[in-house]
Amino acid sequence: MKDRRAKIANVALLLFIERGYHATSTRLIAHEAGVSEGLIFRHYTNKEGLLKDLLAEGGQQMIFEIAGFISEHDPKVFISSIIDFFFDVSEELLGYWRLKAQLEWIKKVWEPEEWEQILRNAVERVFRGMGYSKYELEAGLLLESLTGIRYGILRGSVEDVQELKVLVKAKYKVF
Amino acid sequence: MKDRRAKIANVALLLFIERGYHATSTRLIAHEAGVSEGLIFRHYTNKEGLLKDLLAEGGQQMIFEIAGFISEHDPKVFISSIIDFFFDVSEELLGYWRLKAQLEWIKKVWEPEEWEQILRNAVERVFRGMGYSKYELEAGLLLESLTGIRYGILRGSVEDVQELKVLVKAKYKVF
DNA sequence: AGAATTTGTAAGTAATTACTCACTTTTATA
DNA sequence: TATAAAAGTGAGTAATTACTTACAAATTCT
Repeated sequence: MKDRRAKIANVALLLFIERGYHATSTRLIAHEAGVSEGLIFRHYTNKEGLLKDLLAEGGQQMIFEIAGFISEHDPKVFISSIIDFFFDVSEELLGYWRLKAQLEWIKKVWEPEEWEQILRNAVERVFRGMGYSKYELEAGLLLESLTGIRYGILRGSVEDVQELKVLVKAKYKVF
Repeated sequence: MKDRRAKIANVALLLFIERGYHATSTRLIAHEAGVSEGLIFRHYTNKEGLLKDLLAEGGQQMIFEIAGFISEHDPKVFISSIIDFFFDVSEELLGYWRLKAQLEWIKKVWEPEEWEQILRNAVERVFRGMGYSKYELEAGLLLESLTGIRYGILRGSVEDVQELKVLVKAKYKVF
């Protein structure tokens, strides 16, 4: 591999997921990436900087994916899209989701991402537009449920992902 | 406090949640608990033993709570109970849930708990009894959704927990 | 009360940690 | 091609890590 910086990032992501961020030493990352430990600190200010970089990259990709349907005005299309968004976790974002899931629960490390609030606002807007009196509640239910399902997919506890997606879409009468 | 072992366990749980298991040193635990570091290793074989003990204690409590409705034969009562189980997170189990949520994503540390499989089997049985053709899928949907909602509650992103519970029960036509 | 066991401590230890620095090699630029 | 900048290295370092051990105090048992 030519781009050692990218190599470091890829390896670090895999190791963070497998062993946990704090349990992964820069020494191990360097060894697994086949570079010297010092090189990590050439490219990133420190270990936390490397972590933040990984999260930021995933977050950017996230915003890009959300942008594709956030302005959708047809409620049925919007809801169908957001269900797709949670179910069809792209291969390259799997790592990001797993890392995020792991860090979300450590208060000292995690700060909520902005795209999550953007998403929530959009869902509330759509449900309100559909005439739901308790649109905030309905939005919350959809988002927390979909989050749970995505966790299940990442964890491997959902056997047939596509079949479950069809079921969820049917419940919301969208396709 | 008299019981120093319990004091160590309580403090360790809080610190693991706040800072993450690997980022919490035994030195800090001892300091915060007001005991010597050596005492931790009198009561627990090692740091991992302390962690396992915390998880085991929570797991036992879990099984106890589940036992209260697992044999319920009335589907409506069963579903209502399991919804309560996920929504009404008891104060003393909050820590366990948060610790579990954090560790679940680190492959090297976590091994699935048996009570989760027991719960899944029970839900599938009930849905089958209700005549659902795709009872596995329905069971999966309910469990992943409820898990997501419980995560939301722990994370503080569910504003009105009781109101949401009412909504979910209404969707399943149970009360 | 006296012996035995448990509970507790303080001062270690070897290993590992994130990170630095003086230096060499590669790449880009003029 | 000569020069500057960037990429890469390897041997450090001080601090922190989980854990041990020799010993003292408290508790339980007979």
